[in-house]
Amino acid sequence: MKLIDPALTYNSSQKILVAVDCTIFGFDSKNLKLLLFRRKVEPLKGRWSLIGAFLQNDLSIIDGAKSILFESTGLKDIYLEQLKTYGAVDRDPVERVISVGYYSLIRIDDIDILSVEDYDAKWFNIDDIPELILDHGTMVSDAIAALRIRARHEPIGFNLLPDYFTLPQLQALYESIFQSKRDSRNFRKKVLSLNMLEKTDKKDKSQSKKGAFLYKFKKNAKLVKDRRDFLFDF
Amino acid sequence: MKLIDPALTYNSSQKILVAVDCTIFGFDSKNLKLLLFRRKVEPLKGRWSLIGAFLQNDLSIIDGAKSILFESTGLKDIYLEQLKTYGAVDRDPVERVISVGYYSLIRIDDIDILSVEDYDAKWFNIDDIPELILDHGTMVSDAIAALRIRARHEPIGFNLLPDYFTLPQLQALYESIFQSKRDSRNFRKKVLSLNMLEKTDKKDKSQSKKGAFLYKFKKNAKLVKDRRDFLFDF
DNA sequence: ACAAAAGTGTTGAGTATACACCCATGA
DNA sequence: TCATGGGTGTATACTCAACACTTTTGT
Repeated sequence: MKLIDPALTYNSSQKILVAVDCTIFGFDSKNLKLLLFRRKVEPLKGRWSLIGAFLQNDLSIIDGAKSILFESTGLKDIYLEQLKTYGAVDRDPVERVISVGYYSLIRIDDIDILSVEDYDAKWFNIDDIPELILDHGTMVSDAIAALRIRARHEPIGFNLLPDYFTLPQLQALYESIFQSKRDSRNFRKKVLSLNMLEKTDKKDKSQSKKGAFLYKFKKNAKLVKDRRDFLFDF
Repeated sequence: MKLIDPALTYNSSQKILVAVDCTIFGFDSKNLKLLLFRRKVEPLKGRWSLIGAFLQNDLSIIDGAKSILFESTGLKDIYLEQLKTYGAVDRDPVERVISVGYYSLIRIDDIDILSVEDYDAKWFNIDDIPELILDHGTMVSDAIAALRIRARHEPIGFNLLPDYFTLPQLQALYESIFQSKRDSRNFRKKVLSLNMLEKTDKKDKSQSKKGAFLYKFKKNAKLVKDRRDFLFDF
């Protein structure tokens, strides 16, 4: 059967259930984490899954994603990126559903604990994710891969940190995003050379007796984006 | 209204029309081009648009995209990437339609001209795109941006070239993808250092009297992907 | 012989990496 | 005073960017 066929127009085409599923990243000063939820409906009720919902006709997809995040965490205006749309015919055992995947970065301590507990949710380390329903495991792997790529090109890491943070915290964040160690001298040199951070005169003493200076992210930092220094950048 | 609500499950949720739209890139040895089609159905019949169709219930999204490409160009097994899903409530004037965008790279000379002419299609330079229906103009800008990013990380340019090509051709391709000139000495040095190309002893004399050596892409070329040399690569 | 495109090396600057010790503080 | 994490500098290797002339050959 031909798909491109003037006869197959609006009212002769099939409609499909559309879901929006959201991978929520957080950072607890040690590890990159994922917020997972126990599924509330049959089938597979009680199993771990991403948070999601069916998209209603009067909401744009992005607004659907924002609502889901707000309803599950109590947060607004958080970092949100569309990831990919998943459309295998049999990805849902009940009926055909396509799902638009998003990922978001939140500051763990901002989160509204009560609303999270309502939803029977839990933070998991990204290297210790339980089995997830449907293709949510794939979505999570894709989200982690997308986060890594984007974190190398844009300073999105700051969306995972509190307003004031220390350089050792920032380093731990990048180490846990990329799952590999950095040299602290080189790390500090590079980060500071980007002129995105503002040093304060306050210290955070929760991690050491000496204390580490707190920094904040300069919102209007202009980023040097015109470098062409990558692998296939002929 | 709450989206996340156990009462809002499969049979109580609204279904939505889902379209798949495809941005088709080609390269004619001089310029990066886009294949656009005259819309066959009302409303906006006859206006330029991407090629697309409504997704049927028994096809995965990617298979829908492949079918559309096959029906419009006669080509199978071509490079195809999911771009983004477009979901504004009023993006289609007739009724709610969400559209999954794809982009594909084809070898212009492979294309089945007859099937293209059936569809009333035309190649446009990417710096000279006409006004497109709906949000297809946005899709095209997004596709060009995505192509540029991906072309810097993976050797996808070869999907736009014939099996045998010259280095000046390859350089022209990258120049037209990025819309900026390269130094031929630096370009050749860098390309050849990647060990992805196999030189043949044949020459292409269509562009000059001297002729340029033909190369082919090594399919099993292992790419050095472990460099960490980018802007936010802390 | 000449026009037109193909092909070729070197140098300087900037950036990444490797590496080890002193500092400040609370217990 | 000592254990713990915070903070600092230098030398080497590498990669990018800038730059101009010679070669080939058909007409």
